[in-house]
Parts: sequence; C-alpha cells; structure tokens
Amino acid sequence: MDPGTQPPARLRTTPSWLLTQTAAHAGRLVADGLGAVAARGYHYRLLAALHEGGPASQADLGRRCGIDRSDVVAALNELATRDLIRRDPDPDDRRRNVITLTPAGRRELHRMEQALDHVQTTLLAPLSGPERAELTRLLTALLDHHQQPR
Amino acid sequence: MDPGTQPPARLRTTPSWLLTQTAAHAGRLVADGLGAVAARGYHYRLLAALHEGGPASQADLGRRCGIDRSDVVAALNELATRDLIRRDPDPDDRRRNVITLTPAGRRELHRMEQALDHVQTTLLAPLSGPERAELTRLLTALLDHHQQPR
DNA sequence: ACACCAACGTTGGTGACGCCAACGTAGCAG
DNA sequence: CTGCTACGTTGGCGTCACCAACGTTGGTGT
Repeated sequence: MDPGTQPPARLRTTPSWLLTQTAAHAGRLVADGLGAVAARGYHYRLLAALHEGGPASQADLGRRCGIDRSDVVAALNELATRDLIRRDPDPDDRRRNVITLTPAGRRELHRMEQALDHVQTTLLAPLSGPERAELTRLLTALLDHHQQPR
Repeated sequence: MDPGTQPPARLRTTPSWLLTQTAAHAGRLVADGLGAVAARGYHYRLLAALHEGGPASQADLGRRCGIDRSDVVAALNELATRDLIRRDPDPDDRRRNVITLTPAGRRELHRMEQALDHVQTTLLAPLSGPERAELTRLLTALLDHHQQPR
C-alpha cells in the first residue's frame, strides 16, 4: 500500500532503538499482565524482593529493586492499604521501618507471577529455546556491566 | 558488606525484567547522549524518519516512528521553533501538513547520530562483535513478531 | 559531651514516554 | 447530501525514573 510506512532502516538496526522498542512492547505486555491482577511493576518488584530476601527496610528494598526511596514509599503505601505488606518501626533502629510480606501478599505475588509467566510466553514466542537463553545471557551481561557503579 | 542487596534472583533471570532494566539503562544513556545536543528520543526519531523517507505528513511520521499523533504535534512544535523542520499546508490535501527537514535539521540530526554512536559504543562495550550482532538479531525478531498487527 | 555527618522515611515536583478522548476541519464513498 | 474516515490539535492520564528538601535518628570524631 503506502510505501515509507516502515520505521527508518537506521532506527531498525540501531541497538538502542531496538532495546527501547522491544522494552516498550515488553513493558506494555507486563503492564497488561500485572494490570489484570491490579498491580504494576513496582508492586511486583517489591513483593518479589521481600519474598526472596525476607523483611527489609524501605531503603534496602529500594536498593535491591532499583527503585528510588521516594517511589518505594508510594508503592508500599498502596501495598499496605491492600494488606499485602506490614510496615512496623524497627526497634533496633528507629529511623527504619521493617517491611514484612503478609500471607495475602504472598498470595498476590503468586498471582502476579502466574500473570508474568504468561507474558513471558507470549513475549518470547518467536524465539527458540536456545535463542531465549542466549537473549537472557546477553541482556544479563549488559546489565551486570552497567550496574557495577551502584 | 550487607548481604541481600542484590536484585532478587527471580527478577535477574526473568526476560521481561532484563528487558525493562537494560532498556532503562539504555534509555538513560540515550537520554544523556541526546540531552548533550538538547534533544530527546522523539526528536531523533522524527528527524531520522524525515531524512530517510523524505517529507511526510504528521500522521505518516507518527506511524513510521511509533509515536502517537498528539505527541508528534508537540515534538514538531519544538523542532519547528528551532527551525529544524518546516511545516507547510499540503496543497493536495488541506487536512495535512507537509513536514520537511531543513538544512539546519539535517545538521542537528548528524550531531544526534554522533552522540548516539558514542552511546552504542558504551552500551555494547561488554559484548563482542558477534554477540552484538546476535543481540540485534534477537531483538529484531521480537520486534517484528510483535509489530505485525499495526 | 558536643558537633558533625550520614542514613532513613517522607513530601513534592519534574521529565520522558506512551496512550486515549474529544473537537473541528477536510476528503471521500454511498 | 449523508455518512464515514482521516487529519491536526488540545488536554489529560498513568508508569517509570529521578531529584531536592525536610525532620528524625544513628554513628563518629574530637
């Protein structure tokens, strides 16, 4: 039909464009999947970090998840109103709060993971098993390299 | 030092997390690189599309770049005030504007590309040549697959 | 004991990106 | 002529990421 309705070739071969575009699609899928269980990325990251690392302070959670302290506050507020986490003052350090995953939070985390499993499937549909592993490896290498000065 | 300050393992092996995180880093690098020449992603995409495809309507540009019509308007306004593009009414279809790249716009596009070349280098630093090609191939496959219903 | 600095949680604001709804205008098909 | 579609424009919303500032608390140096 109408020619030139394709993305510019220079963009289509530029890794940064590819990354941001695929990430946009991935983000859309993730947002949809999490939205189906009334959650968003920050919620999942925080709950997953709590599940793996156990109770932690908000600052610790932020560092683990790569989320700014101020954004951790807001996300935890939302999780707390749904009773998915508990926020208790730390008796050993009165500056801190101890964030604890509640049973309901564990259940919600499980639902989120199911939704995300489905997202992975559809996202990686065009890739073979070895290709998925290779993609994971390459992205991990990029991430590790650029995350050293944290 | 303090253990458990690592991202959760489940996140670190999840492709969608890897994509969004690497994309966040890539986006940061791109934004910094383009910011050094007083531009942002939308500006680069639009100028690149104009350079490759020649003058076009705003709706066409939006389709080519994957940018919403309304966002095209704002970005073109910014480019127009810097005289990087011209916006003329289309005599053949009075609904449309014909967007044309000016010589100054071509120069700015060149500066942006230089900045982005540098970004690619630092972004892909940890990968070998074949690995970069493979990453590009995998991302392209993902993008093509998920862009069919456009 | 004191002053100093660092860390914590919190509030508020900014920007980029992506998306959607609505409007008036203009082209096109029936 | 009547609709339907496309176009440009305005305005708004949500997510993610980041920064500045404040008061409180902990730890350190002197």
